[in-house]
Amino acid sequence: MSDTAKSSRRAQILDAAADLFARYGFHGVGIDDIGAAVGISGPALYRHFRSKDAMLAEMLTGISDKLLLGGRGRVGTADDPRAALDALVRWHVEFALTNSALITVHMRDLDSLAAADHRRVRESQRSYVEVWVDVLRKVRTDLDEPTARAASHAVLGLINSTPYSAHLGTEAMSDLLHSMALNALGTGA
Amino acid sequence: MSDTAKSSRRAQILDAAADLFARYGFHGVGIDDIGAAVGISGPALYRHFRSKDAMLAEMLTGISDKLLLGGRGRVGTADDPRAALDALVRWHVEFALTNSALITVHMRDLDSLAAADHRRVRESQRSYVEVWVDVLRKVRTDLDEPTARAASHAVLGLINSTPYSAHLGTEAMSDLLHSMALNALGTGA
DNA sequence: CGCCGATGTTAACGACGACTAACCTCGTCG
DNA sequence: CGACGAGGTTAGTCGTCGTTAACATCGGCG
Repeated sequence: MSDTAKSSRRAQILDAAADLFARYGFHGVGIDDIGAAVGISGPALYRHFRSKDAMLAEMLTGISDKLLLGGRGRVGTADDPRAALDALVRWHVEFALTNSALITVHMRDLDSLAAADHRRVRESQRSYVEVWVDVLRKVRTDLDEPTARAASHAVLGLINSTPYSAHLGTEAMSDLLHSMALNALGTGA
Repeated sequence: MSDTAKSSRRAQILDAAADLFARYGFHGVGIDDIGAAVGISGPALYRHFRSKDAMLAEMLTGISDKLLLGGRGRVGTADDPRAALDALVRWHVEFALTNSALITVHMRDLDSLAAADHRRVRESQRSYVEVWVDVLRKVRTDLDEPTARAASHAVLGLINSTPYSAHLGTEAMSDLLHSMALNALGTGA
């Protein structure tokens, strides 16, 4: 809680901003809207962030780093490639269901980032896909690298569709996406 | 060519705008940029469109209507449900590969539309998904409707991932997406 | 030949939105 | 107890951008 106690405001603001960005798009949300969402008004945000772009940058670098880290973690603690792939799918499904707003923002407004941050996020993202490609090719040794990469992208697209479809209940949705993803990858039951 | 001859400018502008919107987002593209992309400059566009929003509206209503129409057509001329689902997948894959810029814009900037157009596009889109749901439930009679809808969204997300992944060559990509989609739906080979 | 409508051009306008300035208010700490 | 810094407030400022105005060009048709 020490972190939360100290920087609760920042986190609270980022959460609210993420929701707004997801709903209306980065450019569709004003600084005043974000302020209003946390009960302060407009320019007060500049006590916490250097700029509106800085909010987006922190939001997206945060999410992509977390995704990469989690993915590597799941793969690292798996016994064999098949289990690793299963864990990876599970991880991403859980992540997408938990952070659908951030997923949306990530897909939609990444290009609004300044060059430097843009590169950082893309790099993180690229590495994450690489994790998928490596694991996938250990399970599906028949796939060449470009095909494995395209297949990985496709499965991530499948799982990331969550925000558009929503509601079956988290449990059912999670199971559905999990099995669809594995079937798509040709490693189903 | 008669259509092209008459309204070539409009079409040309919409094409260029679609590319720009896909790359930088609707709000990230200026009227001057669009003009420059077709060799005229800025306000000349108003000789062809009432407003910038009108371009987006025409672009998105066009694409969603075309998608719905094509989908219904493919389903209508299929012999049995299984063939219909196969045709639907083939249709959407072909469409996504051919119009990746429009797909991107559609997913990203739909919310920038004015209420009326927004509703029109959403309605078209909803009907299209309904086509998928109906066909899918005829093949997979074990699925209830909400599950079939979620599964349809997921597969559309899989196929629409094209713009992010790109290049295997159209042929290979098309085959890959086709088989992944069918496997995800549990109707694979 | 001369008009006119289609299509462009550049210059201005107006709104909106990110950001800054100047000022307030406390809780804390020397 | 007085000062100061963290965090807010409201009132500008300034740039950007969609849109409009006023003016050119020119191909076709009476």
